[in-house]
Amino acid sequence: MARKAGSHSEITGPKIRAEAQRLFARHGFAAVSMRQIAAAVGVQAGALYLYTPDKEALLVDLLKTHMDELIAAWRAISKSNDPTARLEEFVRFHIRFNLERAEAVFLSYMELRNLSPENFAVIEDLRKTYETELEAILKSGQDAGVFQLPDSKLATMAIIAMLTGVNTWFREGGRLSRDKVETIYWDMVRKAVGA
Amino acid sequence: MARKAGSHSEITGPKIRAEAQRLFARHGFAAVSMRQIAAAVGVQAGALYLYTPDKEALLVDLLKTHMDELIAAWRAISKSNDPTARLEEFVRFHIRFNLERAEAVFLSYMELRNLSPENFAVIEDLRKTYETELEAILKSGQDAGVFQLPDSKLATMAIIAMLTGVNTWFREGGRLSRDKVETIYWDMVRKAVGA
DNA sequence: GTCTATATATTGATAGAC
DNA sequence: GTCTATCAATATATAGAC
Repeated sequence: MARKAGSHSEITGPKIRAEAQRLFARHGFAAVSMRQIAAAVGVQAGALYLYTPDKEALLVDLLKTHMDELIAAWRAISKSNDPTARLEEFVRFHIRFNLERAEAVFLSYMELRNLSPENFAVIEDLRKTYETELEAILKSGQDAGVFQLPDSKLATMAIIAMLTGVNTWFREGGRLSRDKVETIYWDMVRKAVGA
Repeated sequence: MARKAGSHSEITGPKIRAEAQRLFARHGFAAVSMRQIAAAVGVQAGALYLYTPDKEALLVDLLKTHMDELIAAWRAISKSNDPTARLEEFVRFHIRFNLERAEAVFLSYMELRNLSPENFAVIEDLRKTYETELEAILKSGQDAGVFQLPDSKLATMAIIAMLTGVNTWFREGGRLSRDKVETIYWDMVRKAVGA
């Protein structure tokens, strides 16, 4: 028999974040009610407030966790010293990681508007940190003379936008495997930076 | 003296669309109330329903108008027969047009979730039509042997994502003029497609 | 830790006066 | 064509029982 009450803090907390992320990504932060999240989790709305002070804090937690994990995962993977090899690592990493966390990526790009200025600044700072990782690769390649690109800042923005765009159309089981997509995008990026 | 009532259908209609677009882009469709739109226009909420059957129809009207104008503007500008010249036209057009209509572009990418399936299909179809214009350029360049690219479909998505990304960071009066940005992006696109 | 019940506010949309 | 007034639904968040 399912019990209607009890202690499940170790289960309910993560479940709330997972369901909130799913619903926010699907319908938008403002369009999702705390009751909807609670229903998806299997608790009553009031119970959510044991885990988050309010709705925005729930969103901030999701965005910050995602950005922290993105940066940590990249730094754990980045190994090569050669600029071209590092750039290929970045391209493949970004596509793969973002496809694995499509909902969180979507939120990170779409729901910044719903943050207070303080929270917005925190997330923006993390985003900038990640971008700087790519820019450093491009600059090192420029300095080494192995990349020919007109502007490392614009190339950074162009490459990240291009790679993140994969999330808008890629479907598992489609015409191309994820690995093949990575290879094709790497080909375009490599040419674009003149490597 | 400002009058409180009267007939202004020719002014109020466009004003409603303009303010709705501004507010939807800034706060998100679901986060904006009909009362907020009415207040921005300078009428009462009830008056809005003389111009739109409901809130979603207001959004659809904005999205459809934007996509129609985007496609029409491109077709009016596209002149060259040479694939490379046409691709440069596309790159410059896309950046310029999207920067001029940043709010509408933002809505077109962010608020599709809030549409009914029927309305979603209409907008998606227009988006696909626009993408096909670029893909046709890339294919003609492939066929003519002047572009070297591994996959015209992926290149289409990559280029559009890259170009649209300019909207997320470009600020008038910043380090680079819009024209300079166009030139730098064209350089990267040209290289990426192997032209 | 979760429930039920509720306070307080706000929403989209409509009716009828002017 | 716009206003005021209002309905019915829904929102976030809290209080207190268990």
